[in-house]
Amino acid sequence: MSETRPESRLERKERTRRAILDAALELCEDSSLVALSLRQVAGRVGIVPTGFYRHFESIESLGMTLVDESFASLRAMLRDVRRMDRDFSGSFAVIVDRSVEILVEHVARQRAHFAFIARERTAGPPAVRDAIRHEIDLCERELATDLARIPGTDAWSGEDLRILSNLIVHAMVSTAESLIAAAGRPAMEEQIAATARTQLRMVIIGALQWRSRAGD
Amino acid sequence: MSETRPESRLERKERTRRAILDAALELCEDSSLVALSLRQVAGRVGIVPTGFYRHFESIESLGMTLVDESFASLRAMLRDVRRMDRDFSGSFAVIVDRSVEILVEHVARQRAHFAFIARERTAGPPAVRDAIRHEIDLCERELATDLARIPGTDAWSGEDLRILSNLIVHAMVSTAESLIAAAGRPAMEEQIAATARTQLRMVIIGALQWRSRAGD
DNA sequence: GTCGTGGGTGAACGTCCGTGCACTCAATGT
DNA sequence: ACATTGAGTGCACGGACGTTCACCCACGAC
Repeated sequence: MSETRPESRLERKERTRRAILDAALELCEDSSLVALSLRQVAGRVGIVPTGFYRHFESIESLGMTLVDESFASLRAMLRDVRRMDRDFSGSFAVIVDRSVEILVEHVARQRAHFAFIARERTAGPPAVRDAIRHEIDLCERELATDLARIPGTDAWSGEDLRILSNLIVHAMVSTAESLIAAAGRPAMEEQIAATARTQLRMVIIGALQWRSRAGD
Repeated sequence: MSETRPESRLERKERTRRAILDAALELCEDSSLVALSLRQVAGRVGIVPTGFYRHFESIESLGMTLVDESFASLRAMLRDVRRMDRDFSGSFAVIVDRSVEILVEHVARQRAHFAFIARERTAGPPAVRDAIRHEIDLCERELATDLARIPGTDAWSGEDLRILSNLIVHAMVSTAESLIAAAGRPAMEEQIAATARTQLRMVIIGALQWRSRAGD
């Protein structure tokens, strides 16, 4: 027989809280936070509607928590990319291939979180939208400092770096969206990954040529 | 005094229909179609809720109409770009500058339509999402055939063209989103436009170098 | 001049919504 | 052993929702 530990009060509360967050993430998958009701979430979790208030003061504040959690996933991914970056520090081609591979992996494993970001970025409550926009901004800045560190990029100005990071981040956001839409069909996923690899290479080659021929 | 024409029955109906479409476009601006209620729309227009059904059978079918209208705007823009393209057929730099200028203009003039596409693309009802995705797909294909026509691009394979078009279209979608977020502050708009110009140039330079150094 | 069509009305329905409030009762701190 | 706390309950409310139906009555065809 399974030896069931008594489970403390705090543990119990945390378990319900998690259940609420998971239920919300799942329920708004085919609409949006702004169309999600407290009663739906409570119903899915198996508590009475008013019980919701023991954990969050509104759907919107729940949304803010989901933003935090989703970007925690995303930052974990970026950490992986950066680590690989340091270890291999090989040619651009290798960096690109591994980076895209890591993106595909993480999107597959954290589909719900990435979908949440992609969706609420444009459709969430204003506070949620702003929070996501700000986080993506931070990602761009981090990428810019990473790019500045790799050799052979001395010619880029700070402004060039910002512009390049913006382009790359948005291309990766688009790639993530496509991967989510592909919904696990492996052939389509590989096609999207291949597209992303080529795009990244094109962009990097273009950026490297950029300074040496700024005019036409 | 203003000579008020009697206004025929059909005209009257069309006027109400327009009012409904405009009201819906405006009302869902800070949420999404999926959070828009028939009663809100009717209230804003100044008709009774049931009157809505004389014009649309549901909010979703209204949404499909808005998709059509929004892409009519967008196609008008693409026509402008293409026309300029033929007339000038100058250097890439000129084409890029004019293209971005046209984008900025159209987003400013049709803010609501572009915002609608950007938002409902990821957050709308499934049917609306699919319709938008399909239309953007068509835009990519059109851009690919346009790119194939300009001289100096013979080295690109069909696949390269598809990948490049995808990259450019998504970069322009991101630019449009930023322009919308800038909400009419001219300094910020100019900054975004400058970023978009540089990104387009980088991408094109990269793509032109692409075939001649396919490896690392 | 008569009459049918159809855009718009107004009341009513059942359902879901967020929220307030008084309650229970097991885990906890003393 | 006892008192406290707080996660979860149950009920009730007022309001917004989509949709139904029977009803107007001006326009336009005849």
